[in-house]
Amino acid sequence: MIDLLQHGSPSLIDLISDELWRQLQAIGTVERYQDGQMIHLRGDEKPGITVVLDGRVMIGLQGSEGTFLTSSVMGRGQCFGEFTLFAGLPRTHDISAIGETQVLQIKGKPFLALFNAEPSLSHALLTINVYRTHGLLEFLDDLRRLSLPVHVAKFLLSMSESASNKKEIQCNQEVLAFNFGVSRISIGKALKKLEATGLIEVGYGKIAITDHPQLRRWVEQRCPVSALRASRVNSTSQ
Amino acid sequence: MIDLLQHGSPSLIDLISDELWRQLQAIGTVERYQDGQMIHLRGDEKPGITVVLDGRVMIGLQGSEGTFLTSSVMGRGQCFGEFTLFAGLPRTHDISAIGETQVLQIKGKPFLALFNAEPSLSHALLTINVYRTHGLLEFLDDLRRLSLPVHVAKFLLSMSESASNKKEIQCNQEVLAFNFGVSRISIGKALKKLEATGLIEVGYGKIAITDHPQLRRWVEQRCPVSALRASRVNSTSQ
DNA sequence: GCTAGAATGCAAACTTTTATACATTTGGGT
DNA sequence: ACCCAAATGTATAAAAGTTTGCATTCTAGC
Repeated sequence: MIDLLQHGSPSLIDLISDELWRQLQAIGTVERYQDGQMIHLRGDEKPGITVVLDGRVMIGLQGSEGTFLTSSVMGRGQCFGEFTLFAGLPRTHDISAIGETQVLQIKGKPFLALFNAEPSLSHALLTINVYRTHGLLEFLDDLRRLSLPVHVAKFLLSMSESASNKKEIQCNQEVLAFNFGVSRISIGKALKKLEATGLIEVGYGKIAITDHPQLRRWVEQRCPVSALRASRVNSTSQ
Repeated sequence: MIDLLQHGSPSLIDLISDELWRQLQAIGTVERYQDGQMIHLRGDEKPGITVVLDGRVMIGLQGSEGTFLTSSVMGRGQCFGEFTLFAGLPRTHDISAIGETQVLQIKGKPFLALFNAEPSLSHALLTINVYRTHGLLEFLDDLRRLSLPVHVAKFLLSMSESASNKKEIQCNQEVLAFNFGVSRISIGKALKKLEATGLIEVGYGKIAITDHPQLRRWVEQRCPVSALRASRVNSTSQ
């Protein structure tokens, strides 16, 4: 799934110990949602952290014309809501369930209590957020520096790393287009250009990377910055 | 000063107690740099946090053609380097001094020790980083949704809030252009358009907002999302 | 296997943005 | 007060991206 916030950033569950994860579950409540049901609305005042247990959630904004515009889709282990706790502001996005979804809802006060007592929790949260900041900054940089085909290629590489199937990325061109802020036609043209190099194959609702290392080299040659940045590594090192 | 990372996000010194700030100073070392001197190089392995004490630092990337492209400029109280600590990766940016500059350099190990002992420090760091993530996400959203004049107007409003002089923003069109990823000519046109409404005045290396509330209303009318998001508030609430 | 709906491909007219080049204006420094 | 480098304004051709409309292809579900 195409994503600006999630891609490259590790999941909360992966970052914390089993014991700490049990403690989090103890202070939270499990909630179930049906496909399309709203979990939070932009403007909600109640602070709290939410962790996706099962299914997926869509994070986005309701445009005034009635169209919903997605910013991110999160799956198991991903968390959100830090902004309500640490900035003390209402929800900035609408959040709804995709398919049958279960989330762990943790209220602000108990979460902060655990946060204050457990440095490993704050360490994990910080890790997630520096990855997000960094990923966004890099995307924005690329947006300014790279031509659309190169930027798309780089994004596909990065997506494929966090995908379940490294060879194939599940996404349609419409979604890709929105993420890059261009029209579907422009994305289509960029993909055609990439396909012409033989390094990817454009399918129906999916894109296959036929030659991963070669595509990486192709992108590196066209990046004004010296090299592609390292991808995620174990982040518990100090 | 135009900025994607800093604008809207609070400073570390403001977020922590005087006592904690003294402790940080105790475990760090003060370093002095002359104008243009490099503080960190992309690729540096040593993890650590840096806090600007005096002067300003420029965060950016050396393009392969020899041009330096700025991502952010930070002043007193701002900190950076979290990525080296919490992602365990080398520096992703080059950092150099603007004018005579003093920074507090804190090595990874002692910083993490204090981080683990002082929840208020992790709270502050998290606050800074959720603001950064949020600011970037919003900027990216606007990039996709708003026309250039509207986006520029919104950015100017947001800049003016964190500026010393609320009426006047010090920045030339070249820098603005790079931040938006467009040419200087496009920014010039967008500014002309805004000037034609009478809400701003374009000067030499500066832009004045003549009617703040009116400009805010003008932007709100052109935002597809219901309203401008709230600006920074005291972030120590839970 | 059919079929409907979703996704993609494509073409032409149009708008926007860019690059380039040059004129003009500004304001700090001497 | 003058000078000059920096910043801004403008014009034009070329490139890139958008819109619209429709044809084509794919695939899940019956």
